[in-house]
Amino acid sequence: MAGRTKESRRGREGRRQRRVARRRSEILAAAARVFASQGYANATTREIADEADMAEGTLYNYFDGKREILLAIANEAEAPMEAALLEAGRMQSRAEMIAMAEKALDISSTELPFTRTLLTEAWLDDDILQGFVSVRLKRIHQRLVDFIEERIDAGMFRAIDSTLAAQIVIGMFGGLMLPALRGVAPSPSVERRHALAETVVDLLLDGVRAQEV
Amino acid sequence: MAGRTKESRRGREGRRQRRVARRRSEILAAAARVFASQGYANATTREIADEADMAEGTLYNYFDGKREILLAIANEAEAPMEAALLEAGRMQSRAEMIAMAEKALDISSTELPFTRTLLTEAWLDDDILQGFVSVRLKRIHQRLVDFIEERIDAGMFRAIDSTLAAQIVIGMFGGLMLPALRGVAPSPSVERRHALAETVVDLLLDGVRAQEV
Amino acid sequence: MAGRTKESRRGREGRRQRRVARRRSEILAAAARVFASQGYANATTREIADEADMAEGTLYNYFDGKREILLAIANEAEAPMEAALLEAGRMQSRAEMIAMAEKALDISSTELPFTRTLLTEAWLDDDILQGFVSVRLKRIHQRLVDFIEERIDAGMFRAIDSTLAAQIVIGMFGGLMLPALRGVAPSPSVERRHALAETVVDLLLDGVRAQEV
Amino acid sequence: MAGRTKESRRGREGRRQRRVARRRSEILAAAARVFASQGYANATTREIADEADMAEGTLYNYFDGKREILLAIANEAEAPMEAALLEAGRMQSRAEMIAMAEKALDISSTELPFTRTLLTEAWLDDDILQGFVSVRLKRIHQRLVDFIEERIDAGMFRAIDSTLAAQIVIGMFGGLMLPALRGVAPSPSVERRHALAETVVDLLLDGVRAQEV
DNA sequence: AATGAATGAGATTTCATTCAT
DNA sequence: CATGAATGAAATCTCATTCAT
Repeated sequence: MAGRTKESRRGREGRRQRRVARRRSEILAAAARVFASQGYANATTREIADEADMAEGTLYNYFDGKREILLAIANEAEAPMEAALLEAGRMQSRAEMIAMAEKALDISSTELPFTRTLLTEAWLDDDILQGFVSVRLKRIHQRLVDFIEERIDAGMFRAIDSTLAAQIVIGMFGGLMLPALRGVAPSPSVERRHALAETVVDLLLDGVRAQEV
Repeated sequence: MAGRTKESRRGREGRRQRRVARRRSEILAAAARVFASQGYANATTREIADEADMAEGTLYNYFDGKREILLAIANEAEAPMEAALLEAGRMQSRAEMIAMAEKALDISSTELPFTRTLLTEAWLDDDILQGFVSVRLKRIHQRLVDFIEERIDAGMFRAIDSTLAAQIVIGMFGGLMLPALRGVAPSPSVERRHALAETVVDLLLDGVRAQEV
Repeated sequence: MAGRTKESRRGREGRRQRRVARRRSEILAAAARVFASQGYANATTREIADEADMAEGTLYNYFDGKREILLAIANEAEAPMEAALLEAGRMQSRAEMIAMAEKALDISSTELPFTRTLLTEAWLDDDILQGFVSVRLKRIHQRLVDFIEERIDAGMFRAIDSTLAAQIVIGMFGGLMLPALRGVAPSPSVERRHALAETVVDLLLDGVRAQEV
Repeated sequence: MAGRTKESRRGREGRRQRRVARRRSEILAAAARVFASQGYANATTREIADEADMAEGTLYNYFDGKREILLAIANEAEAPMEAALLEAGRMQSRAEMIAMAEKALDISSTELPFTRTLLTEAWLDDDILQGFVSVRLKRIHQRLVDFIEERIDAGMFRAIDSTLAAQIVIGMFGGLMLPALRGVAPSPSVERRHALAETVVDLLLDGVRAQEV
C-alpha cells in the first residue's frame, strides 16, 4: 500500500517535471524565434508570450525574467561546428575532411533561431559572450589550432601561423553560413551542404591558384 | 551694395552650412560610439547628447530622431574592403594582392564605431539598413566574383565556384577582423596588418597543403 | 435507520464543521504572522499559503480572498486590555490596580501577530478601524472614563478631565507595549510585566513629583 | 563683461536650483498626502503624480523612484516634540513644563501628513524606522531620561525608573495626538492644545490621586 | 476538498520626443 | 539655435484569483 502510494507519488512528480520541462522548452523556442527576428532588446515579453501562445504572466512561472530566458537559450543551444570538431580526431583524407565540414555546416532549422539569437546578443552582451563565444568558440578555435599543428608536424601542411589560420578557417565557415544565419537564405539542403563542404575543403587545402603540373 | 549683400549672404550662408555640417558630424561620431558600445536599442538619446556634449533637444535640430541618426551613420560609413576592391583593378602578383588585403583590413579607429554599429544593426531585420549593408556587401561580393572569374579565365586560378569562393573570401577577412570589430582586441598595427594580409593571401592562393615539389 | 442516518449525519457534520473551523484558525494564525512581519499590502497569498503549509487555492475554500482573511483576523483578535478592564469592577487598592495593569500588558506571543496586524491595518484601513478600534478602543476608553469618574466622585481622584485622562492612560500603556508590538523587543516576562505595571500605576496615581511629607 | 556673464550664469543657475527645490517640495507634499491617506504600499505613482498635478514621468526627473520619495519624506519631516525638548533646558516650574508640552503637541496641518506617513511606514519599514524612530525617538527618549534623572537627583522627582518613565511619557503624548495623527480629529486649536498640555503635565507631576492635605 | 498553473489587470519605471524659455 | 523639463506611451514584472485536474 505504502509502496503504491510512493510509486504514484513518484509517477505524479515525474509527470510534473516533464510538463515543466516541456513548457520551458516551448517558451525558449518561442523566445528564440522572436529574438532571432528582431533582437533581444526589441523583443517584448508580450510578443514572446503570444508566440508561445500563453499569457505574459505565465512566462514568469518558468523564468525569472526576460534576461533569464536569453541566458537559458545560451545554455540550451548546441554548437554543431563544435560537435563536428570534437570527433574530428585525426582524419586524414580529403573525403574525411569534407564529411566533417558538412557536419559543421549543419544547423537544423529548429536550432537556427537559437544560434542566430546567440550570435546577435553575444556581439553586444558580455555575459552571453562569455558563456557562449569565449567558451565555445575558443574551444573550437583551440581544436582547430591543434588540428593544424599536428598536420604541420606531420609534414602534411605547410608551416603557417596556426592561430591565424584557425581564425581564418572559422571565418570561412562563417562566411558560408552567414546567409542562412542572417535569415536571408534557407538552410542549405544536404546536397548543397555537400557542395559547400567540398569547396571550402578544397580551397583550404590547395587555395585558388591553378596547380602547376 | 546689392553685390556686397549678396556676397555676405553667401558667405554667411556658407559659414552656416559648414557649421551645420560640422555639428551633424559631431553628433554622428558621438552616436556611433554610443551605438557601438551598447547597441542601438539600448542607447538613449540622453547618452548620445552627453557624448556629443550638448542638450538632448539640440539633437532634434539636426536630425529627425534617434532612428534617423542611425540611418545617417549608415550613409556616412565607409567600407574599406569595398574601397580596396574598387581599385583592385587587375592586379596580378602576390605582392599586389597582399597590398589590397592590407587595405581591406584597415579600419581606422574613428571609423570602427561606425562599422561596428552597422554590422550590429544590419544583422537584425531592418528594411532600410539591410538595404545599405546588402547593397554594399553585394557590391563587394560581386567585385570578388568578377575578380576570381577573370583569373580563372586567365588560367591563373583553378576552376572553382566563384560565387562560393567570394563568399568564403569575405568570411576569411571577417574572421580576421572580428576581434577588433567586437571590441575585444585593438585595431591591428600596420605591421600586424601586413602579417595578416600575407597569411590570408597565401592561404587563399595555395591553401594549407604542403606543396609537392 | 432514519435516526441512525440522522445521527451519523450530525456526527459527520459536526466533525466536518470542526475540521473547517480548525483549518480556518490555522490560516488566520499563519496570515497574522505574515501580515505582522510585513504588513497586509506587502504580504502575498503565496506566502500565507506557504506559512499555513497548503496550496494557494485551498485558502479560497475557506475565505473569499485576502481581504476577508484580514477582516476575519480583526474579529478573532482579543483585546487583553479590554478583557482586563471588563473585570476591572470597582477595585480600590493599589495592588488591585497593579494586577489589572499586569493583565492589560499581557499579550501572549500567539496573540501578538494578531494585535500587531490589527494595529497596523486599522491605522490605514477604515473598515478595520471601524470594526476594531472605533468599537473596541472606544469601549476601553469609555470603561476607563467610567472608572475614573467613579473615583473622582468617591473623592479618591482629583477632579480632572476624565476623557483626556483616559486617553492619556491608554497612551501610557501603549508606550509600554510599543517595543513588543513593534517586534523589536520580546514580550515582557511575568516579572518584567509586574515591574511595568507597578511603575505605570504609581506614576498614574501619584505622578513623578516628590511627595511632600 | 566676463563678470556680467558670470553673474548672469550664477543667477540662472540659482534660479534653476530654486525651481528644482520647489518642485521636489511639491512632490514630497503631494506624496505625503497620498501616503498619509492610504499608506505607502497602496499608493500608486499615478496618484502621487495626479495629486502633484504632473505627469508620472515627471516624478522621475526629481526622484529615483517611489521608495526614494518616501525616504526623502523621512529626512524632510520635523519632529516638533524633539524641537520642544531640545530647548527644554532646565525648566522648573509647572508653567514652563506646560509651555513645552504645548510645543510638543503642535503639529501644523502641513506637517501632519509627513508625520503620519512616517509613523505608518516606520512601523513596517526598517529603513524608515532607523532613520526616523530609532534615531529621532531615541534622541527624544534619551532627553526625557536625562530630564527626569536631573530632577530626581535634585530631589524634585521621586526615585522612579527613568527609562520606563520616559517611555510612558512618550506614550502619554502619543495618546493625546493619536486622533489627530490618525486623521479622525482635526489638529487641536491653540486653546485646546493648552488644555491638553495642562492636563498631561498635571497628571505627570501629581498623578490622579487626590492630594492628601 | 486540495492543488498549483494560468491568467491578466495593474504597478513601477524608462525614454524618445516636444516645446516654452 | 540651444536648452532641459515635461510628457505619456510602452515595457517589464507581480500577484490575487480562477479553475481544470
